[in-house]
Amino acid sequence: MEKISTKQRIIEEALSLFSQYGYNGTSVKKIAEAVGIKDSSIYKHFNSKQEIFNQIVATISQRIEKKSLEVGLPNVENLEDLTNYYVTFTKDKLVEYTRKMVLFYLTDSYVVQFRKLAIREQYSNEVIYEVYRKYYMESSIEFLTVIFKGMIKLGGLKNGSPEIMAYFFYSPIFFLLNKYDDKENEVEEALKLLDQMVEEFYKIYFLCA
Amino acid sequence: MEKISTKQRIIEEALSLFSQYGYNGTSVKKIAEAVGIKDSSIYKHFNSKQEIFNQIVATISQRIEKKSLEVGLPNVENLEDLTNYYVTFTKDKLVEYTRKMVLFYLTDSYVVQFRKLAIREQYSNEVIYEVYRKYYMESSIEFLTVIFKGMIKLGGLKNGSPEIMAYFFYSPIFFLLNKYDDKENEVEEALKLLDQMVEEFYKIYFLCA
DNA sequence: GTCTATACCTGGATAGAC
DNA sequence: GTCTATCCAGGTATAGAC
Repeated sequence: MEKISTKQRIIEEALSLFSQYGYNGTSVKKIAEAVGIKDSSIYKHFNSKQEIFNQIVATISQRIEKKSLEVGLPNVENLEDLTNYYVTFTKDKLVEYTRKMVLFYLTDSYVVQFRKLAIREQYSNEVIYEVYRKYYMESSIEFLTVIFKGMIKLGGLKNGSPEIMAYFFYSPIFFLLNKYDDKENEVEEALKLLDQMVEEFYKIYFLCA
Repeated sequence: MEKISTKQRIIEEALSLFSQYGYNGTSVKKIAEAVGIKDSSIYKHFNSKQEIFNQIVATISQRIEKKSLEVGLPNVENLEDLTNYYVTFTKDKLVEYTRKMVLFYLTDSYVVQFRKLAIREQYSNEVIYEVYRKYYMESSIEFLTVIFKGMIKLGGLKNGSPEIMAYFFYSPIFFLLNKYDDKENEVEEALKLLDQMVEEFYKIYFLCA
């Protein structure tokens, strides 16, 4: 149906504009213009500008998680069931996992835009503050901590604090995400640096070759 | 003189509001209200709202660098003259340097507010985009790379890429800065984590005890 | 479900009295 | 250098024709 399509297009254009100019820097007129309709028509699909924003925030989590699964990343919700993950977490797996994750976060336009929007509005919107921190800080650290804990138990990793290891592994990724999020033509450079850092992490913490 | 004081107060209140609600989310009326004058009076001190913003950006760099020197951090401008730094960079020095730096970045209200403003507006303002990247990404990596390069030469550090080491050292700091920037009562927790990570870095890369 | 027209408000900025 | 008054542009949102 065309109805759903228009509503969807409004969300997409709004996300694009919000991420670039912020919520307050984007007028309903501009969103309508980008969609190709008049601003008053927007209100047949949404009751207010705020509702567009809320819809974006509410649905994007699902999109990220769905896409994450497609790409092959684990579901962050049930961290208990990760046995088959850390059993097979060799160096190659680690490199592959990191590359997939960073490529996804750095090149999927939806995710990139949402991240910018989240970074922008985190201090003036509680919901987006929580979502941003969950997806880009807490969940990755939690996931890696579980992985590393399991690998230590199985003897694949050196002894030590799995949490600290998680910080050492994820922080450079987070840093590169922030550094290269607006430099699409330098993604290759970011990935190269990343490979070096994963290699270094491997040399430091992995026990077998 | 009272004149300077009012202008200064406008800048302070504007920075506070900008960092919380963003440039577009802050009206001249609200700034004036916070200062305790009428909005029209603002224009006796500044020609436009944009000029207030520009003044903040233009002067804050000096403030950060001045404060940095007070705290004992090195001047980032002349990285060549760092001999006396890396000669004396023992473990304690490293811990002390890190703590000072993070405490400064995490508790100095000016710096905290400016960082939030910079994060917020980086995608819609070129100048602040450059400033933010310089102060929170590039300069730290450059500084640490020089330090570590010198320490390797002097035999205090393991052989390896000083740049990768710099990333491993600074990325967790950057991560914690982002994670705890809105949680003033959890700064202690952040510092504890930090000490652990510096300790870990020391164990990995330092050669002597 | 899109349009035109319009109501209403807020925001940035100026003029001029004190 | 602060105030009141005012202007104008642009923003959100609604009403009603098609």
